[in-house]
Amino acid sequence: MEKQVTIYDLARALNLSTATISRALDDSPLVKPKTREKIRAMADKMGYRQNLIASNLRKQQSRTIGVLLHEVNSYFSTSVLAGIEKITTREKYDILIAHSGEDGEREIANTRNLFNKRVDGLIVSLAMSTVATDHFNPFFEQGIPVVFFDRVAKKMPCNKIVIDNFKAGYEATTHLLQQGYRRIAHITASLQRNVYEDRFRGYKKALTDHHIRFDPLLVESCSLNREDTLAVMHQLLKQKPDAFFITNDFAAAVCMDELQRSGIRIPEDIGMMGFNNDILGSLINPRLSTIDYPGTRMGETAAQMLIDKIKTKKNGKATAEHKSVIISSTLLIRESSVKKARQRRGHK
Amino acid sequence: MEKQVTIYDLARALNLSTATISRALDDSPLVKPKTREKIRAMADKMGYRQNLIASNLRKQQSRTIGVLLHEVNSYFSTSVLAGIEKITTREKYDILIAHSGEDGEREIANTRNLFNKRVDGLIVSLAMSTVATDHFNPFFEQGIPVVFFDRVAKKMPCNKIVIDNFKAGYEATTHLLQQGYRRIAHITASLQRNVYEDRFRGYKKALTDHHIRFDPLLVESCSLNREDTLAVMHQLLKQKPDAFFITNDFAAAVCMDELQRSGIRIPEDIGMMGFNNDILGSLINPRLSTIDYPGTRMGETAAQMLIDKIKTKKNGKATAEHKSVIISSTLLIRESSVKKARQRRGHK
DNA sequence: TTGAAAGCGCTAACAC
DNA sequence: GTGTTAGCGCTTTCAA
Repeated sequence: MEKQVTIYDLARALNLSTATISRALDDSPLVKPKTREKIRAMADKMGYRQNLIASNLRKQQSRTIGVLLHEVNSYFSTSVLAGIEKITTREKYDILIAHSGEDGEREIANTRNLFNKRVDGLIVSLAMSTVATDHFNPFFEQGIPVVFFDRVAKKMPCNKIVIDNFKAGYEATTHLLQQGYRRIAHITASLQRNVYEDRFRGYKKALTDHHIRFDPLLVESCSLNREDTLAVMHQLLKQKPDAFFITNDFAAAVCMDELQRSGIRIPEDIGMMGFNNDILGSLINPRLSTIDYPGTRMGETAAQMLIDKIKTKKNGKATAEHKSVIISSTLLIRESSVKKARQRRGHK
Repeated sequence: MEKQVTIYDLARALNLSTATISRALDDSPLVKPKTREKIRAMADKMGYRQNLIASNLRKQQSRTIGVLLHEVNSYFSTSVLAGIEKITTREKYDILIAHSGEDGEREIANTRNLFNKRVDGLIVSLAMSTVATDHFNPFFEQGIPVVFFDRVAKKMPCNKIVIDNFKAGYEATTHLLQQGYRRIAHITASLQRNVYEDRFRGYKKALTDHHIRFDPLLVESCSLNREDTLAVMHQLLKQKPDAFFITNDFAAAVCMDELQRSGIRIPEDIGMMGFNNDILGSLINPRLSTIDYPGTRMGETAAQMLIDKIKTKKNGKATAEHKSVIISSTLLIRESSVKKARQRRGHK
């Protein structure tokens, strides 16, 4: 391992001070253009690379943002990441991604770790099994900006980016009702999480608004993985539902597949409605109706909001305000929920 | 923003030296258990958190591994990441993920950035459009370990983790031939990349081994996104193929959907074979035959190999050896390529 | 078993 | 425009 070239080496080689070198490499207007050129040239020649660790120590910053996700293996998660990355790249921040695998304990460990890493800010979507939120206190106490997105803690006073899950759940259910479905089963996940609870409330409200009695037997909650989803689906089938509103496209696709393989026609016998607009839904037959969930925009908004907070904090202005941004989602009606005549593939 | 508690604060509070504090917090056997306890207690009480930036500067390491991916939005990528993460978490390394969006230019920029961040090692899968590989030279010159996986640079002398793409391509094609398909079209991507080239060679070899003349008109290469894939599929259709071997499951699903919607039956009229074993393939009808690609194991192996190299390097032993590991992949025969009687869903 | 002190590479306040 | 210098918070050698 060769020795790294430092600004001291450059200073010595050029008979200048490290201060000038540092300024030049930072494009400071304080240094004469000619000097700067000389320094740049020498830096190139000697193979100099800035040591960001030293720089960060000195500047008391990491120029790194922590991203705490519940999972990374969904289309939604990667969309959000893409959005975050777009902004952070532009603003020259790095991101440290930690995911909890839906486990509250791991979320706590990850939070601690990111804190120790001195991230300049944190973007979070809560794990399924998270209960308390004390593990974020160190951030609040140190005034390190935190932005929650999607799965947020309801009563926590801080910045949030969400969609209107209540409205989306309401619209999805209403659409199914308008298509003539009457016994709409709902597969959801932990009602501790705002997203699922709000959608569930939307579902109930839509039912009552259409004078349909809410039947608790038509609702099951599970982890949303393949196995669990199929188990609760079979459970719900005993209640003879004529439609499913499933809070996640992957789970909906799993159900559709299973139902179709047992001879049930979709949407004729059973209507199907997902949530999230995973690409998956556009590749199955019939195409899955869903709620379009703007992951990339959420990520962009969260990152921009966080970086703005970091910047204003640097300027000494403590911003105690806690903005909540609601990103608009839209009902995407495709084939799985529309009863009227439709061209089935393979039967031209 | 409150002031951070440092080891100086602890030293003052306990009338000890910073050296002792540092040792105690590092669980050094040099410090008396009693002293250690006292220090731990005080650290907790005062809310001390280690400043890893300072620690890293001093230790001349970052305890961070850079991961350079071509894309993150596939099941394969997230599997690899999961594998890498499993190992790095255990070994207490952080990972900095950068992706190039298949763009060679961005790959170069990301490589530079990770180098400046002083990552202790690098795990790489090349972008589609990468040509030269000079941008990795700084790592080689500094003796910073680099491990390539999946999309590797053939002639580059360094550690690699791959599957036997030639064999997989051969087996996939042979299977289609055994099912009676004769005009097998192949949709591939940049043949600059070993993975696609090797699969293509396997495809050709299988054909000639079965006394079928290789027809260049049956092969098209594209970016594998939806649009491009459909375009080349329609192009190939003019050659009246009776099967498709497509180098990626997503692209295969897109084609299947399009073909089926135009009334073509799969596998009866056209057989279909993908590559990668994306979950997607198990949720479409018919289920997609494919090559099972062990992403998680690849990630684990790459991470472990890299960390081993980092460790041996620390011990001063420069390891010039360049291991190549081949992870085994398996042919996964499902419905899309099997002509014999099969229960179509919806027709019990 | 503990302490003193040097220094990792950089930045920025202050001086010239 | 440029230089001097004092740290950022930690680890580690050497001495006690």
